[in-house]
Amino acid sequence: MTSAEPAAVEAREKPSTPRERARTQTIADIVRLGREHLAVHGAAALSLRAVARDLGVVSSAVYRYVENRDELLTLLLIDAYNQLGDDVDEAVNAEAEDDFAAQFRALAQAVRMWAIREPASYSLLFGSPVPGYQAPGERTTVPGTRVIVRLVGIFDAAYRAGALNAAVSPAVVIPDGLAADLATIRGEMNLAAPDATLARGVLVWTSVFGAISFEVFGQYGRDTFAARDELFDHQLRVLQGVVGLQG
Amino acid sequence: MTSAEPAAVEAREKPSTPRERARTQTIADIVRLGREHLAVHGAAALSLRAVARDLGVVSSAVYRYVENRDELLTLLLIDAYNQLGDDVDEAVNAEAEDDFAAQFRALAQAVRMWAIREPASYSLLFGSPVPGYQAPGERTTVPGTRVIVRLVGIFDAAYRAGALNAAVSPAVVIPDGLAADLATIRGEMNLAAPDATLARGVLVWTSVFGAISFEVFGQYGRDTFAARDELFDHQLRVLQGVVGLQG
DNA sequence: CAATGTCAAGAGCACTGCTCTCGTTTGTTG
DNA sequence: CAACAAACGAGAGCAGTGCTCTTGACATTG
Repeated sequence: MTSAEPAAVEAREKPSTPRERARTQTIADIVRLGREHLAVHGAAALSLRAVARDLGVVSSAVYRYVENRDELLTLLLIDAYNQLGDDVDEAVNAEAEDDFAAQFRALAQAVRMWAIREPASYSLLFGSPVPGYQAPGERTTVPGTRVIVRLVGIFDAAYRAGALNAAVSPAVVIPDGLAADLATIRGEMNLAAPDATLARGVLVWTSVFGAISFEVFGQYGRDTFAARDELFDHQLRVLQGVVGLQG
Repeated sequence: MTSAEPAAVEAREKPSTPRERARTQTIADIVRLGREHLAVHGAAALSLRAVARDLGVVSSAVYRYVENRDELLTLLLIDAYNQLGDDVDEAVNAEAEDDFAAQFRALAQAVRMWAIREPASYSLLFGSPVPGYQAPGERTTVPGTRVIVRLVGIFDAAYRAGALNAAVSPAVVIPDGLAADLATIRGEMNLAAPDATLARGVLVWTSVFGAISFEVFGQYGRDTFAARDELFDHQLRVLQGVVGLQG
């Protein structure tokens, strides 16, 4: 947040006037209250007026600090992305540096734990888009890609370390168009892994979020699966086999 | 509402009075307009008043036909589930009866095509839950499980026909709790496939929807993947390998 | 001390879901 | 056929929403 980036909570190095400090504090309060409302009522029901009430202020006063409802949504979006990213980083860093399978599982488990803890935030980030709201890419892309960047990093490091089983079950041809996309990604992210690994990495990525979304969004029946921890762990173990991660 | 059951579009065998026919037609119109509004503005922005305007009627009149907004949402939910189910059935039935891999891919492609064509409906069914709205299970469960029932049917038929490669890559242990859940499912759905197959089937199920959701919800960057058809087809081919479907 | 800028408050507009009442239309029945 | 009850559309109204604009109070700064 302190960096030069046009961050949500703005520049912290300039608490020059007490007025500015008060303003920064008020914005932080609004985000905090917004997060609480989000958790209780969901994104679509996020109400500026309600936040204002909780803040003990009339509704119009909030507009001094937050341009409009979408702006608050953006602040909450960035906030949530960073919470998730922090959780993931912490979980992955706790694993042995050369145990890539464990790192993968730690990442996925961290995402799932966070999603279960903060279902409304998870919905905001990975659920159906809020109608009429378009996230400003220039502010959300960086925090929004932390998890996938980290995941790809694990896979690529595993590949470089020779920890990936190249002969993953049935070889599937990669068509030209997809290969071109993967080549672009490889260039942009400075990766070493071959097409087959990258493609399967994408599948694993979407599959992890698919499994979590099913759970958080209640797509499994109410009582179809009692042993959800075991189910998810099992899915991770199968998925790590899909990319050829052993362990 | 005249019939005993609170059915969505009520009994069609009783167009006794012209009044009832008019009523049925009006409800159908409301659902049709609702679907259009859904497609354009999204579920959370679905407005009974707007539907009333399009119907050329004052807002309160709509309440003669639809109990409230949630009721309309339920009607749209069931409608969408059945549209999707019909599409899927048609696509799967077009494949050779013994080509289970093709049936699986046809099912998944049908879901994806429908999702891309009707992103708002897809969001309603598989996206973040609409805040404050709880689908009435007794009315939505049957249409809502058509796709998964069909998918499981394909996998189980393949197993019974000996078309499943039992030695799927690395064997993963199934813990007791998960095995119990799977046993229940096997009993309820009268399946033959063993735990490993069922568990992997669940993973494939969530993975397919995960991939589609990523695409529909815009989780891939704007231009990360140009060859999305190829990407999805590739994912399906890898996934069919995960359950041991050859072809 | 005075000018400047920031702030909260309140009124107001257009929209939402939903309820209630009031006449009118419509179909059924005595 | 006439009377009656059910169904219906219209309209007013309540409480809520996002958002804008004006007004007056206050603090900071030159």
